[in-house]
Amino acid sequence: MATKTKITIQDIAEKLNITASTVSRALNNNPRISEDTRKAVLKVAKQLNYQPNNIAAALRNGKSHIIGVIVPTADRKFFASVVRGIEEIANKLNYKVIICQSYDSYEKEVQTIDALLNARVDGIIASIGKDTEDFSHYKKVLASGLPLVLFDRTTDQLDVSQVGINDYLGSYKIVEHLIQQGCKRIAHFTSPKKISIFRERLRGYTDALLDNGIPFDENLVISSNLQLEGGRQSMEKLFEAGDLPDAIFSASDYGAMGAMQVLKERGIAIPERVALAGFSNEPFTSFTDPPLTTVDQLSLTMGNITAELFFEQFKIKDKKFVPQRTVLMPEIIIRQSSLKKR
Amino acid sequence: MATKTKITIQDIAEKLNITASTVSRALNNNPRISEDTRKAVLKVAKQLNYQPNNIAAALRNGKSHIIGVIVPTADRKFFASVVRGIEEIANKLNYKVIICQSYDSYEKEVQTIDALLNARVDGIIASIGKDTEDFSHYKKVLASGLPLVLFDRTTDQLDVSQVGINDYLGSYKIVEHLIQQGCKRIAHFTSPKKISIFRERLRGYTDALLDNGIPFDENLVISSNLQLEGGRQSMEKLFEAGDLPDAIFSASDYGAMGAMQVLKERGIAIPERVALAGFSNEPFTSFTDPPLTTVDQLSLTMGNITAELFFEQFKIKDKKFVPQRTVLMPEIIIRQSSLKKR
DNA sequence: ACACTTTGCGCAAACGTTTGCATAAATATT
DNA sequence: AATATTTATGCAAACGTTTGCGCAAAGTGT
Repeated sequence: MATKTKITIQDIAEKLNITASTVSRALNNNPRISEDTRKAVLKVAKQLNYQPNNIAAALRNGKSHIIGVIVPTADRKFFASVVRGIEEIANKLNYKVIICQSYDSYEKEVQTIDALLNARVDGIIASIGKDTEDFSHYKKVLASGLPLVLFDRTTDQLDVSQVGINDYLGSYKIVEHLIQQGCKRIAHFTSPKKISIFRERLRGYTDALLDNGIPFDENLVISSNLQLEGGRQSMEKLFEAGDLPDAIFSASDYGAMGAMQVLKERGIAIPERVALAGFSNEPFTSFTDPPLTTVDQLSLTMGNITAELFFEQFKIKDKKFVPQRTVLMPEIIIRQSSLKKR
Repeated sequence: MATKTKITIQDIAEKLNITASTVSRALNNNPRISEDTRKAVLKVAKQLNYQPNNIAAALRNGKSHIIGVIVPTADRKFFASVVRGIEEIANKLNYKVIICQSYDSYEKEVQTIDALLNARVDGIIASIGKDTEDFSHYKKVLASGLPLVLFDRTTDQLDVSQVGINDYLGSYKIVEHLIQQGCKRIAHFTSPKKISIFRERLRGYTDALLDNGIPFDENLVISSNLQLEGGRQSMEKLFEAGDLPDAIFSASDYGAMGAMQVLKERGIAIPERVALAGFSNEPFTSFTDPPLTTVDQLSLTMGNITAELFFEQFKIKDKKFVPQRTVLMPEIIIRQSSLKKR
């Protein structure tokens, strides 16, 4: 027999001839309640199969114990892992997570923020959409006094805590690795998007070259959408230009994969003739042939840290909180696609 | 100047010298409100930057406009895509989604259900954990009168709507395909887990063989955890047994990948000497060399349909709802790993 | 001009908790 | 024994909406 009508603390109270206040306090372990009544309340609660109504509590307390997480898309491994990292921490602290996807659309991002605000989340964790250039919707969050933490896709225009990885150094280290392998003409696949991560990767590439006495050649920097097809096209362009480079560093694994396909189709040996490296450590990179050298972004860790930063800010509440920026050091994963020397 | 104190419909009402009821009705497009006041209310609402308090509304209405989704893990592409499919539909109908992960733990699954119940979600969509054998927590959901829909990992023990794919036929068709390619001794990698999807795939494999006059040989069925390492070990076992089969159908892509690695290390030609097929259409399968033949599970579609089923049930409300079972027909994706004939 | 319907809005209760204040009983202090 | 303190509980308001009911004003039909 299921309880047809939802049972409340009132029901418990009546059964015990006490008031709802006492029941509430008993359930919340308020010290001003005697052990006896607490026991009794707990017993009846179990017996009636009482389910607390968090909504009522949330209304009363002004806290929903829910935090909103905005990601461009949830079905990319990187974001899925970050979300998982966030959830690990949040659940431990008894918070639930609402995941929203912006699909990299500015419109959707704005709507989502409004929706989360209306849902009265206790704070927001977000990765900014690719096309977002105006940040007033995020400022609205801050204005409501809610904690906001950004990860991965960060910005200088918002004075909030952020955690990202050092794209510059990841890029720098991987190019340096290619140079150590004896590569002299290293091409770079990048994106025309003005998003900072690609600019940083380009900068790392450039600096690594210069620091090692290799001249920068703008003809070796190819722009595309960095998807598989973009990588293929970029590779074709390099062939058309003649004088094949001896290494390619793509700012995305998909781009590198496109290059690998074209190279293999043309019978070019990887890594002997052309070494290859990508960025992101997508799950597929360990399964390609040869396995692809790449940069791991520590997604799970990023999620953990982001959440920790969030809750830290959470605790401090009223006192003026000083936003913190955490920059993770990416790990380069060296696999056979770049190992010219054994 | 951000509005320091949250503004409510009361504030709007005062400013216009009307009551909160009128404001509420105006905002909800109640026809009993004149166009003039509606306009005025909307204007002031915008001007004051009013954010509706969904929690208050949820308390009053008994509807939170949030639905809970439970998946074993959010960072596997398949589940991430299903969730995305669910969200597409849900958001369209103005519902938000809370994603919870059970990590395939029974304990966690039970806790999660309780948490969602307390959060007063309007319904639950779930994929059952691997180890779950008792379903009383799900029955609790039904007892509270909340809609419940299951996907992928389904069960006969609950009388609810479910949507899955026809693992049997996916398996059957892919084995048939291998046979058409001329394979006569086809090995199968499976899991010892008692979870029905693997049983079904094994059944499809067996039936396809028998229907095509190929005797079933239990020595060709190898059990493992179906991860990469499991696939490698299973492959090694086949080598040890001598008399290599001419095809391998793994119930998971990772298992197939493990086999591919070992085969390549031993210089066995794929697909000429041994054809290979997996299951799930993991993202990496198109990037292996050779690309892996596999079965696509239509994850996005599954999410869409699950959500539609959910909301259908939602609408009907009180009338007795008859649970529906939808079985999607998986698509076999034929790639080079199984193409012996050109 | 009368009765009747429609239109537009206000009143007040309700949703289920939590909590400051009050109070009675029990205990401690002098 | 009288007063002060502690302990355990009750009272009632509050959180911000929504909505049934009621009522006056405006509109309709005869």
